[in-house]
This record gives sequence, C-alpha cells and structure tokens, in this order.
Amino acid sequence: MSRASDRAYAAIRNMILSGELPPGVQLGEEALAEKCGVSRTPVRDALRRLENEMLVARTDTQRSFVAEWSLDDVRDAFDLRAMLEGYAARLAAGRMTADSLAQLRSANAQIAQAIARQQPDVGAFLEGNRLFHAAILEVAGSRRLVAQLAALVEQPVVWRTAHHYGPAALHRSWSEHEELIAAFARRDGAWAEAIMSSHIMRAYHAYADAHRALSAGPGAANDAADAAIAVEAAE
Amino acid sequence: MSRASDRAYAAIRNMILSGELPPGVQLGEEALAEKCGVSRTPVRDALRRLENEMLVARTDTQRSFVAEWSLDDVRDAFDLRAMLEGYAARLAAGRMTADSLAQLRSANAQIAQAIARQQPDVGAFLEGNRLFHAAILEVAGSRRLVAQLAALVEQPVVWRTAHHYGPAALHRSWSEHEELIAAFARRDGAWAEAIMSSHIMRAYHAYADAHRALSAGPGAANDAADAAIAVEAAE
DNA sequence: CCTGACGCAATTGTATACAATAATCTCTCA
DNA sequence: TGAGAGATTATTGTATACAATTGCGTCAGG
Repeated sequence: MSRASDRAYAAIRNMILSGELPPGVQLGEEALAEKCGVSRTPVRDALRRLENEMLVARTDTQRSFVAEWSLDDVRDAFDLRAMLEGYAARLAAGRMTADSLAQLRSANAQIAQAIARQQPDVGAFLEGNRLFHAAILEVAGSRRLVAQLAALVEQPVVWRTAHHYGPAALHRSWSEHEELIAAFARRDGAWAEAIMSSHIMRAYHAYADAHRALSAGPGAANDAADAAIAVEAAE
Repeated sequence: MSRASDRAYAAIRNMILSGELPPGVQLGEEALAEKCGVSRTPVRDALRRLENEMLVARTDTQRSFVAEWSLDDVRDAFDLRAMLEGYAARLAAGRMTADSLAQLRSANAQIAQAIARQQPDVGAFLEGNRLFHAAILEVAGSRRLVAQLAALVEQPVVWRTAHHYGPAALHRSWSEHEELIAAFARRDGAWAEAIMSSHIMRAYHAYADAHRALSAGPGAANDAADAAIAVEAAE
C-alpha cells in the first residue's frame, strides 16, 4: 500500500464510494494526480484497476468517468452474484473442513456481538460479514470465482448508504448465516446453494425497495428504507 | 488497434497463445518492449490487460510470468463458463428477436459451410462459432456477463491445439447449435440453458480426454485425441 | 438561424530518465 | 561446506516532457 499507484487507487476509490466524485463526473488524469499528490503514471494505473472493477467507465475515446449504475445494472449485478455465490456455497459444502466451519462460526459470532447492543456496530458487522463470505470463497477453492466476484461486490450505490442500519434486518442476515453453517455442517451443497442465492436476492429486493422509497420523495428516508439499505450492504 | 499499447497487447497475446512464450516464462517489460518495438509504457499497459484475462500471472513482488494452467484450473474455468454461458442462454431465450435469431442461423450456416468440405476450414469454423456465441451474449444483454466471460474464453492450452480438427466432432458442435436455435425459437429458457451447459461441459471432457491421451505418450496424438481437442476449441 | 469547417484548448498516449525495489552473486566466517 | 551479510545486477515504479488525439468554441457562409 506504500506504492504511489496504490495510494492513488485507494484515494480515487474512496472519493467515488463516498460520493465526493458522483456518477457521471469526468476523471481527468492530471486533476486526479494533483489531488493524490502523485504523477499521472500511477493515476493511470489506478484508473485501469477501477475500470476493471466497473467503478470507472471509459468512452470510446479513452476518457474516464465515474460509472453510473442504473437500477437495471444493479439488478444485473445481483443476479450474477446470487448465482456465483450460490455456486461457491455448493462447492464449499463439498470441501468443508472442521477448521473452516469453526471460522464461519466465529465470524457469525462476531456479527451477533456487533448487533447485540442497542446501537449496532455497523463497522464490526460489515467486517464479520466480509470474513464470513470470504471464508466460504476460500473453501470453495476456485481462484477464478474469487476474481469474478471481486468485481461484483463493490457497488458504490451500496456503500454510499451502508452506514444506515436496521436491527431487525441485520438479525435476519445473521440468522441466514446460521442456516448456511447448518447446511455446511451437513455437507449439503444443494441446500447451501439455495440459502446463499436467496440470501443475496433478498438483499437485492431490500435495496430496490429502499431505492424506490428514496426516489419517491427526497426527504422520505424513513426507518424502513434505512433498514432495507443496511440489509443490502450486509448481504 | 493503431495505438502502441494495442499492438503490444496483440503481440504479447499472440506469443503466449502460439506457445512462443510457454507457461512459466518470465515476462520482462524491457525485453517485451524491444520485441514489440515500443517503449515500456505501453507494454506495462498490455501486461495489465493480459493479467486481467489471466493469461499473465504476477508474483507478490510484481514480476510477470506466463500463467500456468493445471488441469484443475481448466476444469474450474469450464465449470464457471458452463454456468455463465448457460445463464446467458436462459436470459437470451426470453429476449430473443427475429433479427437475432436470423443472425444465429447465419452464423451456424457459416459453420456448416466450413465443415462441409473434405478438409474443414477450421479458421472459418472458429469465427462462425465466435459469432454464434457472441450473438447470444448480446441478446442476453448483461454487460457484466460479457466482461466476466471474456476472461474465461481465452485459454492458451486450447488455442495452442485448436488447429487440429475432427469432422465428426465439429459436426456435433454444429448440431448442438441447431438445437440451441430451436430452443431460442420457442423462447424456452430452461431448455436453452440446459443445452448450453452441456455443450460447454462436453467440450471440457473432450479436452480432458485429449489431454490424458497426449500426456500418456508423447507421440500418441492419434485421430481421436485430435478430434476431441478440436471440439474443445469449438465449444 | 443553422451548419460545418477551422483552430485552439484540454486530455490522453508514448518515450525516456531516474529512483526504488527485488533477485542474485560473492565473499567471509563459523 | 554451508549460511548469512553485503554488494551488484536486474527489474519494476515514478516523474516528466513531448506527441497525438479529442473536444469545443468560434466564425464564415448559406
């Protein structure tokens, strides 16, 4: 992370995810270079990486812009993700070890702890969630699957709203993880796949509902919508 | 394609696919730059692209090598591809238009023509095959799916052996395409998905059989193995 | 008022020099 | 002889200058 191109990557990515650089804005290499305190060379590097993650789009004439995500795009990404993570769960069920199962239990225990208090610790929740899903991917043992999913999990529209939260929804996510653990313990690939797919698709619909609620009225960000968005971020 | 980085990309890619740069060989930027007649800058660009396509792998210290594909890796890639292309076929079935259907028929007609003669035109076959699958992807209408599949279709081990051929196997591939067209004409997504998945998985097993035959004895490249490899390349 | 061509400004592409880092070699000492 | 420290070489990372391309505004002609 000490290389200039890594710093540029992290900085630009943050600016996009935080909304400082909203969708559609042009990303000039020189301007970014100045902002990041490096030269254009590492910025170009960073832009290529972000382009592969689809956070940045390029025109046919090589100009870069912050990618715009339509609701259809989000749907598309979730559909793919539901399929790929479902597949990962199926693979993992057939290769699950006692150690990995313990890791999963530990990650979900961390989640339980994060949501137990009155004011849930969303950061800890997301971290536990990340660990949980990463552990499954690792057991699945497909390098390609990891690479392909990496491009799908980073959704600006998600992260920008990820710090809202709703206790009930977070608890449901924990509970689905518990069910996944049960499926893994029984090495039931079909079951694990079904749970995982539905886990992801439910998240999509929670997002879509929140999106509708939010776009209906500008100030209509009520509790229900916030909760839904939180579920989304939490998978 | 006139930009230097594009020329470098094409040149390096060719050297890998043709076997001139065998798996495991280190790819020094300077050496490649000289070989391609450009400076290191566009070579770096090209290497990043090839890395994303998994034709090139990098160590933790940023040195590039031609990627090595184990049989397990190939299996992994085919499994994913069977799933993703099957999904694409399902989507496409629900959105198929008369125009696109005509395109598919035309592409498969080109394939029929390529394999009709005594000495099949493998180049024309592969091109028709590419058109066929690309048309399906286009109808499926998922940008992400296109991007993800792109990383899976280029397999060095496949292309290096793609110029072997076996008439019977090529004809079977054509025939499966015809069946896909029938499924699309009836807008039967489940059918189309099943055919496509089996289409890809059969290709994998043809490849695996050929691989075993070839590694059993160095000079054991008999007709059956050649035919199998050809099917593989043809999806 | 519209259209298109022209030229200037902005942006990206490439080459090159130099800095930083990793790999390799060698020599010494145990 | 083997291991490790240090020097040497090879390789990659970064900055900068310049070339090529694209975008955009302006102005002339209809």
